[in-house]
Amino acid sequence: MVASDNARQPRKDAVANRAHILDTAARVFAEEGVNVSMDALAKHAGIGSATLYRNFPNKDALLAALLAPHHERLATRRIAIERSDGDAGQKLQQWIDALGDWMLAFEGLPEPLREAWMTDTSALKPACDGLIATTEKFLDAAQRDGFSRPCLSGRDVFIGVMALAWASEQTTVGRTSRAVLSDMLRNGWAVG
Amino acid sequence: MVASDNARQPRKDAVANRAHILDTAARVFAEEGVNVSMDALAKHAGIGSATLYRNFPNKDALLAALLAPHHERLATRRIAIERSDGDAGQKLQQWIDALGDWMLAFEGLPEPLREAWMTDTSALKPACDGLIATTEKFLDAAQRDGFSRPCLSGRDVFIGVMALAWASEQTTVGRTSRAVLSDMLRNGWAVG
Amino acid sequence: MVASDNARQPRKDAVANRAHILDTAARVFAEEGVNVSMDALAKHAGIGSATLYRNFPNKDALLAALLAPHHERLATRRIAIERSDGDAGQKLQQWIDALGDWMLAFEGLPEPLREAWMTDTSALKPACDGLIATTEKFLDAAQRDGFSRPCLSGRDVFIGVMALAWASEQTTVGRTSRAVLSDMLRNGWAVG
Amino acid sequence: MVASDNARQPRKDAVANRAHILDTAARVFAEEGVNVSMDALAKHAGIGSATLYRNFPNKDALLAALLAPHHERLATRRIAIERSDGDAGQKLQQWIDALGDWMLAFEGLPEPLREAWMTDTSALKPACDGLIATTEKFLDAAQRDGFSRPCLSGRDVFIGVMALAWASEQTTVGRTSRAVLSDMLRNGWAVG
DNA sequence: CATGAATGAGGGTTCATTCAT
DNA sequence: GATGAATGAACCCTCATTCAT
Repeated sequence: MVASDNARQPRKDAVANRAHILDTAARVFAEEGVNVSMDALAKHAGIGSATLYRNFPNKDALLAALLAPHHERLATRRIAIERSDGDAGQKLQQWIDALGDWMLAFEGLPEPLREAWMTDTSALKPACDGLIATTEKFLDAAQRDGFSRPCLSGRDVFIGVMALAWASEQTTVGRTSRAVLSDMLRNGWAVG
Repeated sequence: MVASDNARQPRKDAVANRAHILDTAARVFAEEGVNVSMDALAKHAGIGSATLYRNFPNKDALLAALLAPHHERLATRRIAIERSDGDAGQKLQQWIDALGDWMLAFEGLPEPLREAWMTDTSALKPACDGLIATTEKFLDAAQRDGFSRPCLSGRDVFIGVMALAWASEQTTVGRTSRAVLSDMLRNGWAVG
Repeated sequence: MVASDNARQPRKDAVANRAHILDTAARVFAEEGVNVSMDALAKHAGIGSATLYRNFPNKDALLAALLAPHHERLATRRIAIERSDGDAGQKLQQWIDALGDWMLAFEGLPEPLREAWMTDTSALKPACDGLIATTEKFLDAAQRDGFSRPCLSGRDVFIGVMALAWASEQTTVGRTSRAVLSDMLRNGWAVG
Repeated sequence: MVASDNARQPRKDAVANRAHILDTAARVFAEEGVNVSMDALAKHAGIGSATLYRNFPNKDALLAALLAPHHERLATRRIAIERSDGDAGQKLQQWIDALGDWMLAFEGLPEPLREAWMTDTSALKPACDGLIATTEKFLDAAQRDGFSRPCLSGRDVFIGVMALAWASEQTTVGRTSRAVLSDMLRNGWAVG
């Protein structure tokens, strides 16, 4: 069942199997959103549920592992942003866009993120904390240079991005695109 | 079991029964949030679950009916806002606050609202549409008078308020309060 | 599947179904002991697990219901003992025997009884408490008349009977019969 | 991972590994009782579960091995008792106390002991048999000297001690202490 | 000889919904 | 119209044991 390279069932290598789980989860999550049961996921992967739980003790841990490559991409973007020519305000905006992309990696991701951010014990917490810290950095610079309002914290902005991501999910039907929401997050609805 | 207004058991009075269900649901939702099973709700109301389903084919329908009184209150506030002395910008802000209060009537309400707004078949849809229309009205006025940015639609603002409500749920732990988020929605993170 | 009198599946009557569950459980417990899963029990009864849980929220509740008829028998024996001619010591002994029979109604019963007696929230607790009280009554009389050592409480004796029942389970192989253990509980191993 | 006596990792030394397993199991069982999964145990010991199974085909075998040092202590106590000045009745009582201590070495031990004593194939059986034999010896002497009732066998007393140990587990809540139960085992509930 | 990944059935429990009465 | 019992799949998670490496 395990779709390793050699098309055999034996474990071949734990690494391969773990990769197989991650591949499957990435695909299923991408197709159906993160609201898939661990059991269903195991079935999709052709493995027993216990095997899934051995590799990832709960769904947050699985999500955290799944987000790792996205994290790397995010880190890359962060460096690119830092090295870019724009001012601190533009950089913050770019970072916010990158953050939003990360949060929309899978449908339904904002919800567990919100829970993780409150729960303190979730496997997603470290990722959130790190991203909040980075947001804080960009925000500080923007505030220092007068591009951002000083009353906000990185945490506030992070939450704002999360809410935006939550709202812009499955907006295929609607005319309200993510870009509009992003603009509203940046400039508000009020004039000047 | 059924406790009508007269504190008796007027079975066979469908109207009273419906009202009783609404009373109960309002209380239970207020106490425990909207994530209560229909069975539990029926038990709370002292009726059979099928009776509940007869009156309200699903939870969205129940929620929609439940929100009716809140709608009335909202209508009252709307009139008060319209009659108040403030400019169109202040009025829009007040309406947004009122809208946010409405969405936070029950814990967990933003989620079904979002789904309803996307599904097109939900019983909550009409309510949302009406509120979006009202928001549009306030927004139009504000835009006409130069208090609001012209690129936004009432729908965008509605979604923004919804996202804000979602994010400010259960934020007892965090320092990011609803006020901060509301301010961010109004003014954005960027400096004018 | 529901083996009601009319051999039809519909619920016929909840009472009948409940009785069917109790019948099945009594049979299965008698055959395999109380260490049967609720799921297995439901399967044996030909019903969904949720139906089982609707009738009995947990295994202790089911056990408590199953023990009800045994309780009645026990009550009958108690009255018979009270009306009998023997002295208070003989009566206590007879009560202890009756108690032991009750505890051996199903294999594995002593274990949940012990847990219930400690847990305070089990559905079996009331039964235990009642029986302890009765034991206390018999014991008091026996102590008053000099047939029982005054340092013991009804609770102590109850626990002794429970331990005895636990030990005498499945003693088909061994030569140590319940009678010997009962004798040891009564007279101890030491001489006078 | 494997910490031998020399605090190194002498893999390939099966003897050391076995000792390490026993050390770990003794500690874990003492802390959490015998109801710990073999997997958890292997993890605690820093070894693979299969290694654990290789050394001890099942938990009873592990328990049997674990009880060996306790056996030695018990043997020491036995000799001390035999050499002491008391009469045969006092000696039997002391032996019973020692036996009870042994059975309470780990929380939850009485249960597997009972099963072992019935199963005939358990790894714990030999230990039980040996202890029964010793009990028989003490009992014989006590019976010869008129300190113990002649109708009992060593096996009966052993079972009584086991039942007592089972009942006195987790009796932190209750007022019925092990001492009371021990007294009841010795003297019964009836007056001489 | 040691490994630890894989198993897959089983644990208790909940839920939205339907159906016979 | 009202009932509430029945459903059965779904949820997350654990365990003793085996097997390929």
